Amino acid sequence: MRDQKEVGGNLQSVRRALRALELISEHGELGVTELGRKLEVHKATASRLIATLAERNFVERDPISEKYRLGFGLISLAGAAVGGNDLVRAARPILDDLAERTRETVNLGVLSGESVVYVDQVTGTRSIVSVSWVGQRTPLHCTSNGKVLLAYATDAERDRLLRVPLPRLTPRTITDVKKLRTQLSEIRVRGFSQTMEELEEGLNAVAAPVKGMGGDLVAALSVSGPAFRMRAVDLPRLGKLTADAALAVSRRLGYVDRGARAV
Amino acid sequence: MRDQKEVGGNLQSVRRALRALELISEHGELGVTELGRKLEVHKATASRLIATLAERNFVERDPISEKYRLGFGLISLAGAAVGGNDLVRAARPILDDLAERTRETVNLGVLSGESVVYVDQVTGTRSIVSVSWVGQRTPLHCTSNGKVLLAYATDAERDRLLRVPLPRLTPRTITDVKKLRTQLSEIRVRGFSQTMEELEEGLNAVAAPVKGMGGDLVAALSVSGPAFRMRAVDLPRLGKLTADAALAVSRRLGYVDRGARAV
DNA sequence: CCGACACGGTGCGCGTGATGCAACACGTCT
DNA sequence: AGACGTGTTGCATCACGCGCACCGTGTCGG
Repeated sequence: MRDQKEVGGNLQSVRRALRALELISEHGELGVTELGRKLEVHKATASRLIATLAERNFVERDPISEKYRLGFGLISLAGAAVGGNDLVRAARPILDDLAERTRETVNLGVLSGESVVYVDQVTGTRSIVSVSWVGQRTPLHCTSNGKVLLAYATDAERDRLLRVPLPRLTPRTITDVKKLRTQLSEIRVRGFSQTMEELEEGLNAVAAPVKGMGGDLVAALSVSGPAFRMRAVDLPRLGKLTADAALAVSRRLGYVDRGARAV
Repeated sequence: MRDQKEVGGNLQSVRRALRALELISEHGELGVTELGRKLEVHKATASRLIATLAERNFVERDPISEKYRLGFGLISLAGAAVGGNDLVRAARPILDDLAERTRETVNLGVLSGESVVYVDQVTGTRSIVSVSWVGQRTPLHCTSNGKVLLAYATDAERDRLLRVPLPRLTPRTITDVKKLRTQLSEIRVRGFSQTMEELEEGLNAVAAPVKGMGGDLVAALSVSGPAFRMRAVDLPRLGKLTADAALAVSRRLGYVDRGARAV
């Protein structure tokens, strides 16, 4: 039945539980019946599942809407996930520095499934913004981080990721795979990517790859800001800064830049 | 068999999966065999479980140690959990303000299981500190947040939480339940808690309760800093500020301070 | 006031799917 | 080589999670 090889554990109920968490995450909050429908199981099953999740505080019940949302148990885990993560620890000081220099928002993203997940963020403006992108998912083809992750992925991985259609989010979103592939080659030459109002109108960004010990792609580091502050003429300079910062992070992770590796 | 009533869902495998995530969180990283032992299941079961978790990127394999650690899928969820959380949203501006006034670190913690989990943090010093406490767990009896959570918990809850022995972390940690209970009464009168080098030497803190619509305890808000800056004579002033801030958060959550409720 | 409809939660048999066992493959010491 | 450590995979058994039905609750609208 499974067309995709896609090996892995086969614990149905566990898989369902994880699926449920993701669904709740997507929708903000869900009721038992609604969850049951989305999981394609009987509501009784959904009820018991959610009760189990609630038991460990992975989800909690909103007292007013009576629906379930993600709970603190999850936050506790994720804190450990982020905190115990070499990448975030290594990158933080450099992110701070880059944000300081550019006065724009700096994001660190990794590839997860078929999208970018931001694992850390530092804002350039001193006023701490309430809303963080950390944990957010964005598409690959229209974000600077995503393009970097695509550009430096293995060929097989890139082919897999580009098999799906590229949704249009703004008039300037690149939806043609061929055009995107051309741009990815350019990115590999230049060393950084850029997006200009492809994800969101008025939002530009540049990004560069973070590599691990073996030269493998680990994450992407981006600087993003409003189009009027990050004009086309500014991007090369910002791109250079970002690439330098990304290289600094890579070095911290044990990456050694072997000689002058052209292209 | 279950002595504790302890109702809730009864999906063993799901429960095991959540347990596994918590264990991995606690230990940083775990191998299959080790996890199997801790879960009291056959290592084959643990292997399949972990494979399922890995499939959704809830855990990932550390390429060097070959062990499993928490993955990005979890970060993605937790980001949503924090972001979609009324408490954090409501509290953030007030946390910022409190940090600004006190120039110290402000933490927001909730009760999770038998410990405090920090769900948000704002640092007083403008330089962003690398290490965040968000997601960390600390014991109840030796942290200011923990004492508040204990003090304002229901009697039954408090009794349950104080049944376990109180580990000593510093020479000044309170390990005597009776003494702690006395202090909890004082906290209820005073409106804020304080710890002086009970969790960590050189670290003092004060905390106050955040209440919800029905006057129920929701979280604890704390200010912490080095003992030389937060001396015993400073604590009443800081405690008052913290209590005011906590009340402001409570009001945002719909709490109404019914008249002068002495004690 | 009482039906109708939604929701969430819970006993209960049935059948599937998760479990433990064993065997395997791989790496690392002595 | 051998012994031990790891993680992964077929396989047969049986416990456990599943759907069904039922119940309690809240909220419509007549």
